Amino acid sequence: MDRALSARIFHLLKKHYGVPDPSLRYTGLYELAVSVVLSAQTTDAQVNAATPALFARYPDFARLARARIGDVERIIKSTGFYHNKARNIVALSRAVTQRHGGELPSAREELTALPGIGRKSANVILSIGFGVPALAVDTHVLRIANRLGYVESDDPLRAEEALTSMIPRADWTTAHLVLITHGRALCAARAPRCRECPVRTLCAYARNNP
DNA sequence: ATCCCGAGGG
DNA sequence: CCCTCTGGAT
Repeated sequence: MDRALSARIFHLLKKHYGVPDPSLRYTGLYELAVSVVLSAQTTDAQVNAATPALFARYPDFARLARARIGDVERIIKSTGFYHNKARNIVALSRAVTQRHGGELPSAREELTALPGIGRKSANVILSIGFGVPALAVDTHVLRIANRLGYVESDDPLRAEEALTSMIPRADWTTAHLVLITHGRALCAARAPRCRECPVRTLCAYARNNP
């Protein structure tokens, strides 16, 4: 992969998809942070279905910090991994209220130190929440980075390094959103629709899938 | 490397 | 039925 090819790919993808809005429904950093933790290994639709009840009952970090785990579990059950996620978002809320005075921190090291937030979630919060350039690599981005030839690795950090070295910093957030959208619309894990793909002529994977 | 763990699609 | 979904902690 070289920068010229990378630029052509993203030009075509942006022309096809536009600049997508984040698909998680949230208002403010509290809801974004909680939604991102809940989004692990589940679809945004599942998260968006559960969060209205959650945020109605616990409207901020301070309220969620005092929640009973069992109550939270019942509300978020449909998102999967609900024992872990319930514990994480309550512990996260306690950490933000106690350690950070109720304000979500904007440094990656402070974010990843919070319960339930690893590098991918921190990058989503940085880029979408704070407007800080970051390229979050989730399952879609990792798969597409491999198919397009940015990397040959199952390590998300490798993919992040490859993508950020090829894509201008100002486009990292857009690249993340475009690749997510592409992964859902056409470049699916199971039955990718290479026929209809705007970058099929630039993709080795598409060429091998007639 | 392994566990967590529900729901939708093919 | 098996695979996949905006991963993280141990």
